[in-house]
Amino acid sequence: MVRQPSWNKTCLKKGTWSPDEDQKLITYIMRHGIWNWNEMPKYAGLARSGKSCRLRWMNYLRPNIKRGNFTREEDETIVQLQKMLGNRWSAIAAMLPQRTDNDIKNYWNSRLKKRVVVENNSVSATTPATEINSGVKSDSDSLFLDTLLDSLIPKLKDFPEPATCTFSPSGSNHAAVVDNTCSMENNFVSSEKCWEIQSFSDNDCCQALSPNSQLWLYEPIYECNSNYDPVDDFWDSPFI
DNA sequence: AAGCGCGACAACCGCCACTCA
DNA sequence: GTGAGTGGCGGTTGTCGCGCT
Repeated sequence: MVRQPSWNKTCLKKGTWSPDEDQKLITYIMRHGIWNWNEMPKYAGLARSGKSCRLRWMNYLRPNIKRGNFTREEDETIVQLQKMLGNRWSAIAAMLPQRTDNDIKNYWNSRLKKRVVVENNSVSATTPATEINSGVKSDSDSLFLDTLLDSLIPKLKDFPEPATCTFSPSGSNHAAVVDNTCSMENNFVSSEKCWEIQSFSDNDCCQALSPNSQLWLYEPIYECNSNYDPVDDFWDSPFI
């Protein structure tokens, strides 16, 4: 059996995302979660490819993303990790909470790479070439990596007790925002105090991720009811 | 004011691995 | 086992703003 091809690719929009498109994507994901990137744009009212939507969400729209203004410490971390891992930007991004691989890659290509080249040139005047970028991790590199990894392993105390929903999502399994102190829009605009999308189980209870939870940064946890029909929900949506 | 070059950043493309029918 | 769909990754290109001439 062959799967049906998704969404007509001939009329897909390209180029810079407009604020309206951003809002549509945010609103849709806030309501329904991420269930299928290729199908999602159709129901979200976006003439974009799934890939484009995924990229936009992952790199710019999802909560808790820090952009620009790299600190000196982050600079050093990126340089060290690039030296050890090479251009494995996703791996490097995993070591830098709130930073995306695309952001790090751009930052490296536009700034850090030049700086490193200059520094290497100045070092190479006094250091044998074989000791530069030899690909062999030094003890200090290993220690650096160990320390970094240790700092990234979440400690139990860092997570508050899971929250429990006190309201009913009207019998639906839709993702929703639990933090009643801010609107959906605010939840994204002020990412610092953001509570994440919740997934509702059958008994209308839910588990919440901590606002500090790194889990959210990599893969939000959604439940998708197999009976859920996005088409029905699309037409019922008050946001569209 | 217009044209040009450059840097920074956003977005796309192609490939690969994995999953599913 | 096979082929199509999907998601993720890294390289590359496109776009925009700014400074210089």
